[in-house]
Amino acid sequence: MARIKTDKNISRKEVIITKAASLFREKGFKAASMRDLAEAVGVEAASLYNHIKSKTELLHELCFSVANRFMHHIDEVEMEKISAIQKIEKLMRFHISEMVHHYEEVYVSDREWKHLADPYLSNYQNQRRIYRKRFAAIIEAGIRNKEIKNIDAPTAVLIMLHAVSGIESWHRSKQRISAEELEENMITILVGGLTNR
Amino acid sequence: MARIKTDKNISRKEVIITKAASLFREKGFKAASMRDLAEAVGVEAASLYNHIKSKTELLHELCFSVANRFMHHIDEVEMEKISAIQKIEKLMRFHISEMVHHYEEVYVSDREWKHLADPYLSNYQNQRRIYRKRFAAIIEAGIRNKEIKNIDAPTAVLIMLHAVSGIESWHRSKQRISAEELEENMITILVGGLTNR
DNA sequence: TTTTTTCACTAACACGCGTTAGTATGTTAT
DNA sequence: ATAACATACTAACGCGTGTTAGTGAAAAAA
Repeated sequence: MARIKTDKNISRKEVIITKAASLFREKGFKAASMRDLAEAVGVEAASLYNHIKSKTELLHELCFSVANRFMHHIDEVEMEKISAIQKIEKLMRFHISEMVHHYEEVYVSDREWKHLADPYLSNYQNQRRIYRKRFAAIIEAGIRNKEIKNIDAPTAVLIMLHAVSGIESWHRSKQRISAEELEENMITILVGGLTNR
Repeated sequence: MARIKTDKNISRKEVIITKAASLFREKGFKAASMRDLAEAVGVEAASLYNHIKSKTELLHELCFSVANRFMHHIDEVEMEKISAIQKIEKLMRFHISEMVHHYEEVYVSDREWKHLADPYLSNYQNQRRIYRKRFAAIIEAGIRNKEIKNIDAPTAVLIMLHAVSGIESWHRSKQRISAEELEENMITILVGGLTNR
């Protein structure tokens, strides 16, 4: 009877969540079964329920841990005394870095949140809406003081956020360019597309 | 016994495919059941099989009809004698327009193709890969003759294509800005982000 | 060492899934 | 009117799903 192996400071629940992220990313939340997950963890399906309450709980944990990270980051960026363009660059670099280094979680929380159940669903959608509004507000401030082209700010936010999810394709065919080069290219194109010159 | 109602020149199969697109977009391919689809069409689930071979066939049809449209379009654009930037602008305007006017199909083919089964899966992935390479080749040509910033072309393609899928959010909260404004804003930011000035 | 707690096991459940068979009804062609 | 066809129905299938109950072994605490 082999237990789920854990290094210290990593609970068995966290091991399961990590494997779940990978599986949900690969197959999608609905298509990934608890028996698949059990196999990935090295245990029988029923055993998972000693550590988690339900399949959906796994999705909650993933979505909200990612959402919280982004929320805390924008809190910090908003308070800094730098130009709007610099704030946007910081936000974008954070998005890119998260997508590069926590690929599975970020991808899943971005694509699979639809399968959350209320009240988590509304909560998550709310957080997302608020985050985008705050992002748009920064862009609008930049437009007002002529740093940024006169564009529709919410549209710009859409572009920025969705462009980052293109990093998925980079992950699929890895090592063609480095993560650093990827980041610089994305910043050049995206921030360059906003800047007023 | 109420039949599936069709206007002339629209087969019952096409009606089913259209409803399927809408349903797959809303719930995802795996989460949308044939019984859901049957209800949307106004018929019992088993009756659908008088018109289609399987659930997956619906996904094939959706994915490949979209893929074919994009392939034909890039065929035309490649042959035109215009600048690289103009070609890219044409491609992007087509992507935006398709995403605006054939939202459900395009969205589904973009997000749910993973659930295709071989040989369709490999076929689809192949087409996608080829399309992106051709897109990247246009960008590279533009870089060589200094129209376009010196960036990594495949990365630029990722950004462009994924940015367009942000139109999903525009659909969700419609009428805030017009489709035309949306298109112009996207072109300004994205094509502007490539252009060498 | 003994007791308590943690955790993995087997077995099974109720349910929803995609799909098929067989049949009846409505529509179109002769 | 009658034959042929298209299309809807009901009933059911085998299968995979998420999850629960109950049991026993290993690990941790006493």
